[in-house]
Amino acid sequence: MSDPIRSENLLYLTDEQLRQGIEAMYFAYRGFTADPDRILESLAYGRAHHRAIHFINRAPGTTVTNLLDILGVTKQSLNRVLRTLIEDGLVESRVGTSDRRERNLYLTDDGTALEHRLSDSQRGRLRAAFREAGPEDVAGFRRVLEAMMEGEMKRQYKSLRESGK
Amino acid sequence: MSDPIRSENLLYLTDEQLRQGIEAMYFAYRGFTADPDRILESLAYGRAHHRAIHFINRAPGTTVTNLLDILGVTKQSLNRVLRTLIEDGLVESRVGTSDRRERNLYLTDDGTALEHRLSDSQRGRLRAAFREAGPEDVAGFRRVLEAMMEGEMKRQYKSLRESGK
DNA sequence: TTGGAGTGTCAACAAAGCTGACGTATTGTG
DNA sequence: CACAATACGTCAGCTTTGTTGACACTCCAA
Repeated sequence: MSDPIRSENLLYLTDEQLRQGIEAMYFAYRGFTADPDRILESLAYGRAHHRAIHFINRAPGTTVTNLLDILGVTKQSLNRVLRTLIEDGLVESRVGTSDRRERNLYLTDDGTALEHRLSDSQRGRLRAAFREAGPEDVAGFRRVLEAMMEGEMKRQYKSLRESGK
Repeated sequence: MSDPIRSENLLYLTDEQLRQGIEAMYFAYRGFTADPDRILESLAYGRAHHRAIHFINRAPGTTVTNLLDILGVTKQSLNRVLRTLIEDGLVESRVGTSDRRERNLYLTDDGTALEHRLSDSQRGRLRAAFREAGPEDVAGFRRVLEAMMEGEMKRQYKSLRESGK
């Protein structure tokens, strides 16, 4: 009270504000995944398939190990998902040219088509939210999310962002 | 180009910007859950237990049905989690006073203690992120997240926010 | 050339979601 | 009062997606 500037600056850091932030993340993440989930469900796929497809599309030719680093799961878990995608003809796995231990992963035409369906639905919701909020809010949204990531994840995120032209 | 105002306003809505928003949500949510997950793992609990504890603490005396609405899972799934929490003495289930078919749920002292451990760790990360970003960014973050929620979830969120004093 | 490190696969198991069916206690209504 | 509806719990069984353990293929360097 004796220092209005300081108290004003810290108002957004009260426990109540933080708890509202926690609940906002929880409910928003559910909205964020709802649309793709509906599409995936009709195809007998899950969120894990979506994530694999997203990042293979994002970095075509990526290796299994690289994908493991990004997704943060065990290779056995990823392998099961990858196997069904390969069997279904959505992903192609080519033996590495320089190091034949590696497998380079690519989306087939069918895989690319599904990726578009999924990301269109997710982008649609995000676009509506961004439009409703406006550019200033979107910039703040991005900065807070980036500050929330763990070190290694933040590195991955920035590296992907730069490769994205 | 012929309309600088319009193009400036829409720059943040390009597909590339939206894709970065999608990846930001993905990586940030992992950071968001990382700290509580570490605590829960050491106790043989999972995220489902955390969610139940959070919302029981948030609305003490809530009924099972109300919790089902908020969490959006089936009662069989919630029941499994609730049963272990009651057996372990973290949650108390009292027969309703006005309607004795209902069960009112409360955290015990042990349950409250765990809730504090969990939310302290999560608030710690959020506080750091909020402080790093600043009040303007936090406001934008909150507005974008709210715009991203589905209708029913947004209603739940707002109702909880108002009850939070 | 051979042994260790890196990469990927198979098998089996656990957590936590789901559906369907059913039992019990309680409430409210015709 | 009789009976349908509601709230809650539980059993059985299935799915997705995570885990660990064991193992095979490939590469590279001693």
